[in-house]
Amino acid sequence: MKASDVLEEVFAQALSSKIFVNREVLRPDYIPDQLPHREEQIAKLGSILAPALRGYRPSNVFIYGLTGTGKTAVTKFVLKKLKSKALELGTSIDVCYVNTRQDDTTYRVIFRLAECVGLKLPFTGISTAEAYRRFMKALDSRATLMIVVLDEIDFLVKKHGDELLYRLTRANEELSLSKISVIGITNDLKFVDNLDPRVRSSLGEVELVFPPYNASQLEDILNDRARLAFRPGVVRDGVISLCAALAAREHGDARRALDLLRVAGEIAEREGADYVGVEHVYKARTEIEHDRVVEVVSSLPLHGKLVLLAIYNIVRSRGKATTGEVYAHYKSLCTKLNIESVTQRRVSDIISELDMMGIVNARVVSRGRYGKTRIITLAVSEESLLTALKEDPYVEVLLDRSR
DNA sequence: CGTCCACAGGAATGACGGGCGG
DNA sequence: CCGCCCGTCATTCCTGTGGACG
Repeated sequence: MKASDVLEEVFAQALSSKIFVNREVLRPDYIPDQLPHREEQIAKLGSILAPALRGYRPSNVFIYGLTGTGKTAVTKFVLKKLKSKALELGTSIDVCYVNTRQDDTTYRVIFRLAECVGLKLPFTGISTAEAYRRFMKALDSRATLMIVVLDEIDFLVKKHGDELLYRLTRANEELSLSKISVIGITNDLKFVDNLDPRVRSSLGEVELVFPPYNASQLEDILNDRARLAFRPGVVRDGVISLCAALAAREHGDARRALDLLRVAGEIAEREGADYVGVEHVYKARTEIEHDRVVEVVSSLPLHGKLVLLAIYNIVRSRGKATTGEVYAHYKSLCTKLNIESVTQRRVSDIISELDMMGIVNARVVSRGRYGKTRIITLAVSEESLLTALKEDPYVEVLLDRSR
């Protein structure tokens, strides 16, 4: 899109909307100029990377913290500043940011890295090893310092192992004119444990931890953004603090807080209101949850949905369910559909998976003489679950019959 | 106070489909 | 393009266990 088109759109939106001036600043990928309560991390990352300005290779950095704690924002922010400073000083630094959830194969990561040093690799046709070789050659001939950011690095490693990581952290031995530093970002704290110890030690030359935000810190963040996003005066009292409080309950996730605020604004706009009130925030919360449930459930395999339906039916009549009850009910559902059922062992795992996805709560309890089981309750609203389940044709059949 | 229920959940293994490397 | 490998879903067999009941 051309710059003038972008502007045109922003103007059109600002003129038409009674609520927003610029809703983009509430999106998760927006990098603000101010990052409240991350001064410490900014300073630390800055000091780690500063040697780059004098042409020295900075230490590799390993960054971890839960989702929505500002890891990506801080990293992008610092690197942007670093790059412009380098430009000022006449030094060259190549920065390459790769999100390995999006580019989730070794080849695609190398493809991106090559792009950053001005090398265009074919989409397909050459082996990963060859791609790597060409990238290294191009990088070295450029005589530069490259800083590679691998975001959500756990995805790449879980799918394809730490091979690439290992090579990148040791790449300096192969390079004579260029140098390379790696910044790895993850929100999986256990991830570090199943890394090759050699990779761990070289990538973790320096580690940076991002603690979760508390409610009042989230409020500061939201206030900053709300000022840019909304027309003056449309956000009612208590809206910001409610968003902050709700997100603080979810391990201080700033992304969640911003989502709540943005969706609340969108709902207000859809309703034709000229303000954003706390009621819009509550609606936003249910809408976000609803969307999440629909998304998660729709991607579930058939037996997962059937187990979930069994849980739903039992919970609706009894309030809670046990593994045995669920399995019996699930089997009867399979009989009705005339399909084969899986074993109880498997159902047990499916229940664990549903628990981890936050669709149900499953707590292991011992009922003494009456054995040990899981007590299962729903973690989401019945309505969301029902609409999500209805989308599956098989489940649809079962629901119609029970009418 | 020992039993024994009703499962939890680990380990080994297999079918199957899709994607990678050569 | 083809074989191979890997992730996913599933089975089989198994050992482990908190606490009410007798």
